[in-house]
Amino acid sequence: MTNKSQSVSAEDYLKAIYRLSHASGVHAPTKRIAEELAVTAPSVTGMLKKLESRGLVHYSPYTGATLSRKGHARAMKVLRRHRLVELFLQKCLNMSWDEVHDEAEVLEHALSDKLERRIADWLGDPSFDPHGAPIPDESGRIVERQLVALTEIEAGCTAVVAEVRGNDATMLSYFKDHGVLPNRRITLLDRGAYGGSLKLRISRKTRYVGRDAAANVMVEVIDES
Amino acid sequence: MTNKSQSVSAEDYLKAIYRLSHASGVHAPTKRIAEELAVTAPSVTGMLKKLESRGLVHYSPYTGATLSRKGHARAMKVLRRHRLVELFLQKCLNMSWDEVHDEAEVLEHALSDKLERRIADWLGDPSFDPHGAPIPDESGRIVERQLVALTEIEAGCTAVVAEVRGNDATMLSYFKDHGVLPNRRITLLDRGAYGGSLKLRISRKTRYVGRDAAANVMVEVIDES
DNA sequence: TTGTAAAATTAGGCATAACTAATTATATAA
DNA sequence: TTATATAATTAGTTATGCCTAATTTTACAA
Repeated sequence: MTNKSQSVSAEDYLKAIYRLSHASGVHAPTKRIAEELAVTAPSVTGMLKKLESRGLVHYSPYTGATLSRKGHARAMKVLRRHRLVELFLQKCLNMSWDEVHDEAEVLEHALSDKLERRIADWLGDPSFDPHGAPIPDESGRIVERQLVALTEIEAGCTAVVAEVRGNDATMLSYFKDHGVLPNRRITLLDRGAYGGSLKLRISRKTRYVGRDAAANVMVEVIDES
Repeated sequence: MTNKSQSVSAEDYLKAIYRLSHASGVHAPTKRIAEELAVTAPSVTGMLKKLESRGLVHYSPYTGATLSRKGHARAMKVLRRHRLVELFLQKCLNMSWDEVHDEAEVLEHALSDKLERRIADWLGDPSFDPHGAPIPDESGRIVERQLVALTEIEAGCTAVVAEVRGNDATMLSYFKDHGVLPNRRITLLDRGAYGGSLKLRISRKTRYVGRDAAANVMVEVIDES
């Protein structure tokens, strides 16, 4: 009985606040939360007050919200389920990496603790999902890495793709077709080709990737030459 | 876009009405639906009117409801998902037959068409779930069988367990321990042992099963001797 | 410093799906 | 046939979680 069950909505808010405040360390603003969840700003204000009263967030009017310890734990639990499900759907049921996100978005709210455990066992307690995102462990701890966006590295650098962010199936499908996948080695040949595309070398092939898309590709530089 | 998505509640009502009206062929009464779903009678009246207005049930005040063609199709879809999930959890993730029902009760509402298909493929398009209940096919057709409850057969009869009904985990666990499982052969030795128990022979062992529990065991008689 | 635009909030509603209390219908027994 | 118990309904309330419209706060630029 350790878990009071949260509503689907509340879990989605916690995830959104995590995404928005984690990297920056600052409060997630109402408007950004509204955009993430495709709801209006007043809906967010209302929910933040509710979450505050349940001890899940720290809320300052006109500033935004951050997760409380309890809210963070809850967000990690949902994130863990999401990413375990993504990997499971790919490994067990042969779904492709551009399909798994939407399924996981629903299933993350429907898993019991027991089922979560069985899936983690089946997968061998993995640390990363199909997009290279780290999977929180059972106590909510997550691997922190120093990653840079592909758009931020210098021409001539060679890097390894660590994580591909963003949930747009079309974009993910495009990346898959172009070999932009976690653990692939990439050399950035030219940062400004065609006024807005990056020219890359992946698996002995030359590829062009738009700047907007490339901003979602997080890499670890292995050779500055 | 063929499926307007139904609420979890609506799907649960359709399932309950199916359970209550299918065998008997008559209307499912308000009170029985309320019991099945653990809600009050006024809640049922209200929901039946809503389902009627969406064309999912035929509702006669003071009589009850039956499923419309559309409601029946929807109920079969949910039932198919429920039973596929039960079997999948057992076969793929090693959950025992007394654990799978509660999980499926939630997941049946969270599966996409695509995921349903993948699971069915993984399982090889099965016809029965772990409890021996038939799984509707994609067009909603279901295998109809002539089954009798274990409590209805004569002493001396030998029968094969076809289906174990009821969702109580304790009862299912009990049946598992006593070998009362689909496809097992049973001989009914005595209908009135201990004033209320059935004396059975299963796998060369003698077992006693209470009348209430035995009413959930549906069999096909293979030998009247 | 003040005006304006953006962001956030309050106020007031709506739909869903539950509830209780009160009333009405139906079926059964005297 | 009538009294009564059971079942079902209506009426009115509640909690979620969303919405729009109006107002207030904040931040930035002239």
